[in-house]
Amino acid sequence: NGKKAKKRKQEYEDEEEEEEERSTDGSKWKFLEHKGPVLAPPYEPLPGHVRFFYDGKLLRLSAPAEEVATFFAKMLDHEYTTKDMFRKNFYKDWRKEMTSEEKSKITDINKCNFTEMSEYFKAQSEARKQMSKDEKLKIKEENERILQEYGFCVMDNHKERIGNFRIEPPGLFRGRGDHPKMGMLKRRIRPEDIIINCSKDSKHPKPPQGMRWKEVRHDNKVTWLVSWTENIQGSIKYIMLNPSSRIKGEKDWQKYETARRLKKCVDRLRAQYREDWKSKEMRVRQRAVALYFIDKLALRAGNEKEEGETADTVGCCSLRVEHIKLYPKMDDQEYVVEFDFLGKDSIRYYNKMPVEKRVFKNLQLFLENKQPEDDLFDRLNTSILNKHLQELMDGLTAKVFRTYNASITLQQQLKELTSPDESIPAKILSYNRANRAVAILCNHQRAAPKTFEKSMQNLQTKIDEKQKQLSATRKQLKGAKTEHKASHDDRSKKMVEVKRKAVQRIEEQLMKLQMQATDREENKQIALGTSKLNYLDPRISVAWVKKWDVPIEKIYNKTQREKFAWAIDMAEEDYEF
DNA sequence: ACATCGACTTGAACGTAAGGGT
DNA sequence: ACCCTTACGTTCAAGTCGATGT
Repeated sequence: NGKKAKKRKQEYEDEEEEEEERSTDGSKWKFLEHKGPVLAPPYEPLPGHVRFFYDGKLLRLSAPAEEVATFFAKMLDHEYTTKDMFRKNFYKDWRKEMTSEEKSKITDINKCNFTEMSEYFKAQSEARKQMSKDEKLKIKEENERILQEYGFCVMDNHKERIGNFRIEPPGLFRGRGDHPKMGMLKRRIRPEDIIINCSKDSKHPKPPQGMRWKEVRHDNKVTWLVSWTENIQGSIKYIMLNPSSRIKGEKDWQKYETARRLKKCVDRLRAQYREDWKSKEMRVRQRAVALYFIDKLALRAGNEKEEGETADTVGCCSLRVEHIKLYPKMDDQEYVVEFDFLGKDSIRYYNKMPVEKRVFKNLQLFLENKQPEDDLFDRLNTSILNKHLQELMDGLTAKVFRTYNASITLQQQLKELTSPDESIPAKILSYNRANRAVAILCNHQRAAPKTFEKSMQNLQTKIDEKQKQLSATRKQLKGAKTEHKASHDDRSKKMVEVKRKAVQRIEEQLMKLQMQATDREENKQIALGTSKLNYLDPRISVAWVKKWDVPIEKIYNKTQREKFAWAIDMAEEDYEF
């Protein structure tokens, strides 16, 4: 098995060398053929019995105004629709779709009654749930057909799965956090908005009857198949390949190789930034303190953002004075920095960390004569930082530290937490705990599931029942033993064996349940998925699984195994990140 | 130098199919 | 067989970072 793995690894590397050879000019492929995107289904006007009321009076809306109204109606149960900003933005964009008559009649969103629409959509989704097996199967088959037709492309010599082959349907923009554009209308994308990318010598995707694409181009320096410009931020959206594809897999592998190169020189870099804390240049000190945060706390780089265009969130370089507090003494610790800010997706980052005296003194210096809304690192931005990092190591950027620290933490934690003779469920708990340490480091949070308390209770009930069952079975075992002592016959001996086995089985089941409960409780507000998918070198997990004979399915589901096929192929049990 | 753009990765939330328990 | 979770796949927003333009 080891030999086979070695051979596969060799083959993989050989293949990679070929790839390297033919991609020195920056081209990503030679041949690309696909069927184009699946467009959003056209709007279907509401049936006549579904009414809209304005100020208590029935009002028939034109199709365009009705369509936008349905977007709002569909979200009526969501907290979004109660927010002023959301309502204001929606109303403004909705008016643009109204006829002049509608515009003059509808002057106050608070007088709009969308409830019949909302009820109608609820009934629709209820009806969908109540469909017969046959009908459901039909839909499933239709989806499968679309997947087969549009879900794959040919890139060079491989048939590859496409990640997102559907154009995003129109609707109301839902920003995260306190987004100034929430509620705005995301307009419908038409073929004439869409750019197709494929190779010249491929069969080009056809636009729908009588329509044209915006452009068909043949750019093999990029990996996307389809693109369009979205109207909220004016940014470009893409259709790209699935993570299981060669092109994504290789990029992923490269990412971890860069992080491993950082491992080799991280001691040097750390010594360097510690030295820079003493620099006489303010910009160097700021750079060095920021880098320390990025390394130690796994903060994101923190690009600046256009004010008023997005929610107010920050990363390391964009931290403001108001986001940190300094405590010369806190409880029994000295030089404590308290972080409290909204990061990516408006997820709160809150942490108290004791830092070295020199860092603390520097922070005090950076804060001097500043207002709360001023930048903490006023002489630094991500561009400056990354240029510096590039000089320290080829390919080094701020985000590599996150990858490196995440992966090295997993490896260390696995080493520390796995006990050789624990059961498979216990090993899986250990794995999840190692994964959890990383998720905590990277601040990957989730809203506690709505049904968390109940599901916890359910599990506890099961445990209690199992416990009862166990003591009952133990009693039976005892009884069987006494009986066997008395009678000494084969039948009673068999009975003892049966009961012994039963006790053992129940003990295992109980332990498994307890592991599950612990795991779930500890995971209440932690999301493991993001780190598993984006930060942890999969070869570490593959090696661990091989070392301890844990079935890989316990760690990676089907999709994840497809994404990490390269690692499953390559890594042996002695792999070191 | 600085702003903007383009391509790509990362991220939480959502909807639903699947799978376990009764 | 049915119901009820829950895990999974999907969605699309929000980051990072290099390139390009001014």
